[in-house]
Amino acid sequence: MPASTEWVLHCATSLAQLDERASASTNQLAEYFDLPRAYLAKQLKALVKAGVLTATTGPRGGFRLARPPAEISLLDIVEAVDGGADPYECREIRQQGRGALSAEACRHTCVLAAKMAEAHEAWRSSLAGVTLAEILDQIPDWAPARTRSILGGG
Amino acid sequence: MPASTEWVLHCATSLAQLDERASASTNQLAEYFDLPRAYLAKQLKALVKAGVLTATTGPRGGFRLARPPAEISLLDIVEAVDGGADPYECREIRQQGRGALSAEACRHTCVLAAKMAEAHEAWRSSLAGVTLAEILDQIPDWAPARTRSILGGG
DNA sequence: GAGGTTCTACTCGGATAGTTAGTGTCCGAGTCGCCATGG
DNA sequence: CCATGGCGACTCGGACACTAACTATCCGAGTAGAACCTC
Repeated sequence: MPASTEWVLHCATSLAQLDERASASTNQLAEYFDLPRAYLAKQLKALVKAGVLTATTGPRGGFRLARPPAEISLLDIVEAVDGGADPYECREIRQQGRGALSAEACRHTCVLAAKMAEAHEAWRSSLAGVTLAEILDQIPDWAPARTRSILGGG
Repeated sequence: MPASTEWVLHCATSLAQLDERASASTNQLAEYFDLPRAYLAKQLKALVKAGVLTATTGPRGGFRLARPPAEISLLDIVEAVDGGADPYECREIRQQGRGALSAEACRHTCVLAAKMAEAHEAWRSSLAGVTLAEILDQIPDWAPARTRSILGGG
């Protein structure tokens, strides 16, 4: 799993701590976490494309959440940058080589692939059950004010 | 996730269909699924190191299950080749940059990392609940005999 | 024909190149805010 | 003092190099079995 996943999770959490109308730019977020500016922008763009963030251009512009924190799950964020595809890709090797099965025998999906898909679904379900609002509930009370102060203040 | 994960899952399933004392070599398995021989051997070696398979050398040698199929879960196989580490690695970016938190504030683990770890644990739990014996129950009745025939017969 | 020995062929194991995805970087197009200017 | 036009700086967005992991491959050490020779 890419390291950028952690970046966007923290960035989204930080954006969730801002005021309703406020936004943070790539530069602000990159300096806040000491991350490569341009590459971070690439990831944030993916979040915009996925509908998790909205981007405003020009001075005082930047990114903000597209929906209330209660309506954004960790799964939305992770899959926005990771693609949302099951990491286990069934390449149907059961149809290759000396032991190749007939097309008839492969009408139902591979049992192993099904079990792997179930596990992936369990993972997705776990992340889908956690929203940014719940994350905000679990951070210290003084954190939001501090985040706003440091992100906003040059 | 590496493509070799699918290889070892299918190989382990095939080995589970053999007789108690029988074994299959890298060559046999590679030809059975039309896979690169040497690279497959690398993965099988990892399974041996993890204690899932046992290897016997010399003619008529090869690999066999180290335990009964009922005692080998898909998780055992996957983690043997994948390393078993959580794909999400918390690099503690909250302690970097302008917004770096004090060491005091980071005494408890990052909430985001905890949630990601929970999801990973859900994934592991799902795979740990599926054994090779259950997989064998779900494949057609004629499959084991066919596998033995093709794997054994040159 | 039986036993011992040699020999071969087959097995796994570690060290070595090639390829793709992830990582990092740069520059360009567009837009909002600020400042100077004129009324 | 207020409205307006221009300017500048900051923003996001896409196109171009670099690194690490996965993929693929080769060759060597060791061993079980078979064949052969001897008795």
